Amino acid sequence: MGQHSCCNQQKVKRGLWSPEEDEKLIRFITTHGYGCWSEVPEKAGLQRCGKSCRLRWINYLRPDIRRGKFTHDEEKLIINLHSVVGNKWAHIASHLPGRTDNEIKNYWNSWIKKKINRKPSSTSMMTRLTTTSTSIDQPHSDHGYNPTNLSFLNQDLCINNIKQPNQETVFSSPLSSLFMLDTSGSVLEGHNGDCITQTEYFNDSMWQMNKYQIPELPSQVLNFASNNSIYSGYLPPLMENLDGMVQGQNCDLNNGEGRECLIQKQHDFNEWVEDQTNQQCPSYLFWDDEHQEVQLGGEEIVVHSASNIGPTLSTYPTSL
DNA sequence: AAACAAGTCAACCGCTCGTGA
DNA sequence: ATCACGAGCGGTTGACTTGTT
Repeated sequence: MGQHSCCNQQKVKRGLWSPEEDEKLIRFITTHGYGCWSEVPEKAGLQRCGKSCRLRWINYLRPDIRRGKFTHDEEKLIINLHSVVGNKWAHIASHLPGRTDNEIKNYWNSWIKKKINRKPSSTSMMTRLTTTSTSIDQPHSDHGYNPTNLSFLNQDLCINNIKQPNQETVFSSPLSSLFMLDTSGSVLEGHNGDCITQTEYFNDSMWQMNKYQIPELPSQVLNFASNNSIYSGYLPPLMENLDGMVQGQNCDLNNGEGRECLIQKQHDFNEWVEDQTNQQCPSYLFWDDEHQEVQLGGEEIVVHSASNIGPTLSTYPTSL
């Protein structure tokens, strides 16, 4: 399975493309178009399989390919899109004209590798909850954002300037299940001017709303958070599912007022996302769903629990 | 200058999905 | 309904480049 008939041929060449091969492919595609890729190699006089030709064209030879470093805006867009769709590179690429899924994927992977390799700091620990069983590269959900099966959404919030433009709006959303814990207590003390403090975050109304989506959040996790001066932040809801999210809450999308409410939320969230994605966040905390334990910067913190923390959520990169 | 490590990126592999017979 | 096939996607590999010691 997976192996195309055209790729079974003994004579097909593999490896890097020579300039001559590129030229042949470009000449053929520009004059004939590609139609059926499996027929391209033969017609173009190439000893490659159609799949290889397709890949070469799409990822490298296409005239509208944009090469070079990603711009700041592109990076931000990738981050935001990835937070929404996960590793759907083709989907992300479709929002970045001239960029290929392969390029974005490579970029992301090398970027993430850096993050993973970065040693956690003892004085400044950001927290990320996720299931290690599915790794940080998993999308938030296989089925999109369904508030009922989301429990945690990992996102690194920066220690400095954790400024939430509109807490009321934010926490009134069912997607307030998007949730994280932050262990940066010691740092916070010095920088909490703009931050939500632990107390503020865990006040009743906010916490009730989180509970709405995280009914089984293990108390051990909360205790851990409390004992370690953890406060939590949260990730803004996802724009593309906002309709579903706000409907039935305090926005009725069937009327103009509800629509206005939605637009306002989107505006707030967009601002917030933009703000957060500009920040630097140093390390992560992992929730290991399989072993039911929290891992902080590689250090295991046992949380005895039979929680029902839901499916994995994805990464939210920390800095640009 | 040489050796090694780390990073980058093109290409391949294996899989799923859509479509048509 | 089933099968075969091609297209497309995401994960992974490995060659090459760059940085560091």
